[in-house]
Amino acid sequence: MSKKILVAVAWPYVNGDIHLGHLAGYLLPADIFARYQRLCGNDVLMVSGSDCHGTPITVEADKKRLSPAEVVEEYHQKDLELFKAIKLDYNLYTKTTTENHKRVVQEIFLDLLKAGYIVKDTMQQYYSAEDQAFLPDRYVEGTCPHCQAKEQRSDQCESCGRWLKDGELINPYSKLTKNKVALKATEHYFLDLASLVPQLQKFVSESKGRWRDWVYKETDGWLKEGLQKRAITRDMDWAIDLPIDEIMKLEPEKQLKDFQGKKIYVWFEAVVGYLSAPQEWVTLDAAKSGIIWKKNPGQSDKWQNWWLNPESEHYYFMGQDNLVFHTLMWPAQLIGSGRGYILPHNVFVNKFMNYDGKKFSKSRNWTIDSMKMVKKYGVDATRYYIAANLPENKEGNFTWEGFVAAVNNELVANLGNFVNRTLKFFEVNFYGELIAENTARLPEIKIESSKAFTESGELIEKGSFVAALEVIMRYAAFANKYFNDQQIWTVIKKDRKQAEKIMFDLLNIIYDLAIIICPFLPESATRIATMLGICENLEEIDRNHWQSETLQQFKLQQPVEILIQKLDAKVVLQEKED
RNA sequence: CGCGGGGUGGAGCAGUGGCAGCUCGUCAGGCUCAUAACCUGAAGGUCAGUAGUUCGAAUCUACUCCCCGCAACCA
Repeated sequence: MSKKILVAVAWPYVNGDIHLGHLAGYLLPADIFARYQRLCGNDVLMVSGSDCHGTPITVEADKKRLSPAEVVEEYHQKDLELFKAIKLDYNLYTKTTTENHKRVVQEIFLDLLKAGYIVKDTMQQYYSAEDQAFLPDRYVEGTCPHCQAKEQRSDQCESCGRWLKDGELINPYSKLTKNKVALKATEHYFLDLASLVPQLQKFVSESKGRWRDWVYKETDGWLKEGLQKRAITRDMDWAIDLPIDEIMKLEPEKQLKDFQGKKIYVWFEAVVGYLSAPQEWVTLDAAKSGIIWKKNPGQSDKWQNWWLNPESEHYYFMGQDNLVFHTLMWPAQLIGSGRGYILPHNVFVNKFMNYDGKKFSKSRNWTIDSMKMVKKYGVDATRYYIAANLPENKEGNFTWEGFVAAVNNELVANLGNFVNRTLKFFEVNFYGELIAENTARLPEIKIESSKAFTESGELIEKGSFVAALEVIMRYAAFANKYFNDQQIWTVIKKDRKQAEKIMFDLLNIIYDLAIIICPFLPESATRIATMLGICENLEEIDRNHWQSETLQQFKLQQPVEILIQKLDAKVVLQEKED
């Protein structure tokens, strides 16, 4: 039965490079999950894109003396290249600056406004008369009223540690232009989360047991604390317009007094991408260049099959900073729209991945260039180490020592070596060709193989990717043991028939492995398939079940080559110097 | 007392009431088909601390100590 699965990957913010933390947090897990679901035969739609609006973009643009659109384009292109290099298999990777996205955002805004879930309120914001602009708190500095320290942020004094209330800061000024700022009343739209609490409570309690326990608890904690209304408009330029014409057709109490400079707040709008991207996807075709676009064979071309189909399941992937936006805010938006959109089935939130014990930080130059890493050490080596250390329940830690050890001692020594020793033996002693007479696999191997598929599949479905990878590696270890115990190198000298039987099982284990590692290590999977002539590109293989298949004949298509290169510790540890 | 997470052999983790497990590393032995890879065996933990509940606690309760995330327009 083919299920419609939406793999909704958080939209990376394009004011900086994507680093390993992003990959570990949500990008790689989403890809593993999507690849797995496709191999199961499900109709998977994996979408995401660049999150392009908001103050941090304009700040970065000012810094680089570029327009916001240019900054967005620069990082968007870089991200696309990285995703291709590390083999993230999106159906669509777009941007929040498209007309389509704007249309869908405005549509859901109007739905919520009409339904009464969007309300108006007035708040105090720092305003610079000279710049004619409102400023976010973090761009306002001044003197602390408690300890008189200068150059303190308007929200907290780092000198005495005290929190400051609006208006307490003495002589506030703009950090950007140094111009004077003052509090000024400004009217905004707010999402009235409080009035959606009953529906949210129902949604969250139904998700208990399915979501990771800590994700449920954290969300439940927010609900218990009580949800406040949350501003969904800002005074700024680089954002999506309000549908003012449509709003003016509504009753006056739904209209702002002054729409001048009011735009949609980025948090409200970026998540709508999950809904807008599938709508964009169905209108595109393969000829479109400059974006990642892909349609799988036999895939539905109706976005409604994912969004309005009660049988469809939606899986979200994000870092922990995004948790409530996906467990509460976005569901609130979907429920409030009243259109019957499908709510998240599971929300796979990861903690952060540290680098040598410290948070990745662009400003402190504490980061790893993922692109360089992939090019230098290979996609699968990189993917393996990240996947084996995903911060699913607690923070993870990236170290170069760990990278070398994991790749050399686990990936190369176990999986890589098994494939290599088997194929080499096949090449030398069987001239790379085998047609099995007896087509049954050894029962003990069938059991192990089936266990590996079943267990890893169950773990992937509930988001335990680290554990799933462990199951897979244990199957590879079993394979090594089998090779060892059978002593095929001795048997072949006395009993060729028996050696053929052993080789038949060994080769089928390799076929199993190619399939089962594909979600994690797509490049290696394809190389195995190519060497053995199973298919051209294993990533495109048409399967509809996560189980073992038995092939009757094998023929090497090319000389056997090393599957995964061993890393040179000396070279890798050099990275620490940079 | 803001919300939430974590502290388990050298490293990274699993384990929510019943003899403490996994991967890697270490040590010893075996094999030689293989990328000095593979296989077997061993050593190594008073499960942060204290008090309690229980026939029985890493697992439940209370308190203490340490680390971390969110709480601020960093979406």
